[in-house]
Amino acid sequence: MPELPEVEVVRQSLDKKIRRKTVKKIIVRNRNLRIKLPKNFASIMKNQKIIKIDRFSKYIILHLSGGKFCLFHLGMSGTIHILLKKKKNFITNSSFYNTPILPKKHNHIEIIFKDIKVIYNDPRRFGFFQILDNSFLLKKRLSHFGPEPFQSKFNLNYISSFFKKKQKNIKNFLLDQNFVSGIGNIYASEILFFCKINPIKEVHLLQKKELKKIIINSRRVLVNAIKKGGSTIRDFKNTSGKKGNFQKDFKVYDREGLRCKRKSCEGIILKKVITNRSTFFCNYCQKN
DNA sequence: AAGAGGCCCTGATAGC
DNA sequence: TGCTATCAGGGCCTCT
Repeated sequence: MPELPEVEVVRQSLDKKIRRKTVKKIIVRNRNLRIKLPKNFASIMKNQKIIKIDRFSKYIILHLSGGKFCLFHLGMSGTIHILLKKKKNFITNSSFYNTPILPKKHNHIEIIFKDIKVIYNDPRRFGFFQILDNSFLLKKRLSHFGPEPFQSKFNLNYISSFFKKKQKNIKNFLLDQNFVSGIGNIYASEILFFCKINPIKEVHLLQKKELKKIIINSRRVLVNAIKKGGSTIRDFKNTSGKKGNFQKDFKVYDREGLRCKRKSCEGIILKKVITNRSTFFCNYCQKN
């Protein structure tokens, strides 16, 4: 599920529901996540007030009242479910992104507040939760990441100097979090469609004009996706509730063999595997 | 140093 | 129906 827009939508939901609330209890069912959950995770979190909920790239950061930070990532298959307490029971709050019916399996962590529960579900366990003891360590943890597309640091100078002496194709770079943070496999294809750039084009061949397009369209695609509530694909079976809507706007992703959506374009969407990730593009308007 | 490839893990789906 | 193979929204590590 989660690229930057989906994570941002989760952040917004959490911000509405748990900011200024105090953790009453933590339930840990499985510590074997991508990074092993520290043994003292529950004791650190307990009685902490959530001061602020930030996001950087695909990471969410909970600012805790004691000065520590809880950073988490949803990996490929992680979802956050928000349950509200009604009388004695917690029930699903379907008005928030990705909180339809709670799956029965893989609910690894529960963060319980007085009247609300936040549940982290993740079948593949590529996600993780970490505690950072202070802002210095938090900063250090995120220091190797490139800027988000929205940041002014993501500009023409930055991109062209980054691309010097580089051999890889542009699709690979959009996925490279050291270059730019937050773009994943879906939005990389979508962004290149708007730029009319072939995903296998080597970055040293890109013209100034094209680099500008990459900046503009990275921002445009992500902003749009956030507005639409993110994308929901391959949703859990037998669930209902609020999903993202951006998947309806996909121009190329998962559209192999279909007609290009660009007006008066005769092209067909092709799928090509680039370093093990499916990549979609129009054979006509993204020829070069 | 940059780039390719493997690996972590479960579940859905396609093909036989 | 039931097997096996393939693929999936990410990112880290190792090897060359």
